[in-house]
Order: sequence, then structure tokens, then C-alpha cells
Amino acid sequence: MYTIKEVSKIMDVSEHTLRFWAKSGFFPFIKRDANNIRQFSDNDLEWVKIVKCLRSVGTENKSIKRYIDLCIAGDSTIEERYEIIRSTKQKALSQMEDIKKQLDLLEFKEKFYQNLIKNNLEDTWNPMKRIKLDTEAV
Amino acid sequence: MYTIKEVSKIMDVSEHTLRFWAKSGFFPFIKRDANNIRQFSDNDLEWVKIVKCLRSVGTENKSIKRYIDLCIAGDSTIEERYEIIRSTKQKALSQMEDIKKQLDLLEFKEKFYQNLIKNNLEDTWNPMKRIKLDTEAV
DNA sequence: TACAGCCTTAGAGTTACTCTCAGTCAAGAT
DNA sequence: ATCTTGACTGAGAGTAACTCTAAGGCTGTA
Repeated sequence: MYTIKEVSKIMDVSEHTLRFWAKSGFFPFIKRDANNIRQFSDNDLEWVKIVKCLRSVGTENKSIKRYIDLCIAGDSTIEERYEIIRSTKQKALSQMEDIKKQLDLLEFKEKFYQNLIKNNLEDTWNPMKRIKLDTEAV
Repeated sequence: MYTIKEVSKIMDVSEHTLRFWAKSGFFPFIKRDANNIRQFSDNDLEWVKIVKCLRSVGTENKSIKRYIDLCIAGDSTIEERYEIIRSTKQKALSQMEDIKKQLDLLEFKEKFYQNLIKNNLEDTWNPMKRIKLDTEAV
């Protein structure tokens, strides 16, 4: 059993956010002790994990709540849950593709600046060697 | 030369957002025609592209403005711009890693639901075959 | 008795849009 | 000559998902 502080450290989610998510109905199974303090079980950590996963792919909290509610509802919702997971996976894959493209651009810029720095150093004695690319400001 | 509507389509950014970004000082080079209408050049599209790139990796608008201002300032800011690009690239790489991890979880869940669906269909005549994983709700 | 750690509700602040007016202007079609 | 379209502006409300502070309360330990 873990306190909210421990869960915050283990899962790298702020206590604020964990309480916010709890209030949003994302963790319906968390037990409380005699003093009303949340006691996260290992299984509860799995719920934090899936919520984190859905959030990190940009799933809205409303849709996360929907998924949780479907889980609670039981076996009759399995197909809908399966579809949610599948479409989330597709979303994650297209995000991967997007980040790859952005990485290409960033690597191009990185090399561009590396060359620029090299040339500028040479400029110390040869000011004619400057190169500019059209995408860069004067 | 492109109108804002065309740029919106080409770059897949809403006109609202383009004007918002323009007002934020992200496109200092856009020319206007006699009627004050923005005329995006191909070079301006490159600026939209880098802004999109920085945003998609989660760079704050404040930092994007900083980068643009450094570009305007000229050669003396090349090293700082290089560092920004490098750290942004690192950020993108760690986001890739994160998405990969989330994909692992989503694929695990996907298979889990596939099995569940298979077993539930068999349950039609054999109700004893049900399997549940502890991470799933009743 | 002080303090740390947990709890609650309420509410303000933040970021980056997102959208809706309301009003202006100019070019082209009817 | 008027109407429609597409662009512009500024103001301002709304949104999501936090993020943080404040105020107050309980409990177990030093």
C-alpha cells in the first residue's frame, strides 16, 4: 500500500494531479484507511499507469472517464474498450510519425547551425565565407 | 504568395491560430498588400513550419518568441539558437521514448482484449472459460 | 504541544488556443 | 448599385487540464 506522496514519486505525477484525477473518477477502487487516507494498492498503480498513458497520447479526460466507466460496467463493454484501445494505439502511432518528422527538421537545423558556427569561426580571418539559408533571418 | 486561408490548408493550422501566432510575433517577415492583407511567401511557410515543430514538442510560446527574436538579432545569437535546437531535439527524442513505452502498454491491452473477446465468444457454450487480469475491473 | 502528513472545498491563475461578435475595407459578380 | 466573399481589426468570453494557494480539520509521533 502506498500513500499519495509515494505514488506521486513512483509514477512521476504530482499529488495535485493525482487528487484531481481521483476527483474526476479515474480511480474508483482506491481504499481509504480509518483516517480517510488514500491507500493505493499495486493494482491502483496500474490504473494510474493507464490514465497516464491515455493522457500522454492526448486523450481528453472526458474520454478517459468513459473508458474507466466501461471497465467498471463489466464484460458487456469489452468490445467498446477494445476499440478505444485500438484507436488510441493508432493515435500514438501517428504521433510517433509526427515526432519523427519534427526530428528530421530539428536535425537539419542542428547541422545548419553547426556549419554556421564553423564558418563564423573561420570568418575571424575570412569574412567572405558566410553562408545563409533562406529559412534563416538576417 | 499565399493567403492565410491557403496557408491554413497547406500547413494544417487554423486561421485563428495563424493570426494568434502572428500577433505573438512569430512571423515578423510577412508582407502585406495594399489592402493590408497578409501575403505569406514560401519562406514564411518555413517559419510556420519551425513554429509548428517547436509547438508540437511542447515548447512554450514565450520560448518560441525568444527563438524568433534571436533569429532576427543576427549572427551573434547563433550559438544560443543552436543550443535551443539541440535541447529541443533532446526533448523530442525523450518524447519518442515515452510514446514507445505507451505503445507497449497499449499493445499489451490490445492483446488482452483480443483474448477476452475470444474467450467470451467461447463462453456462449462454456461459461467456465472466463479469464480476468488483475488490472481490469470486474 | 508542536509538527508533519494526510484530508477537504473553494477559488484564483495559467497556457494556448478557440470561437464569437462587431465593425471595416476592397474586389468581383449580378 | 448592391451583394457576397474574403480579408482585416480589437475585444472579450469560453475551454481543458492542470497548478497552486488558502483555510480549515484530523491524527500520530517526537
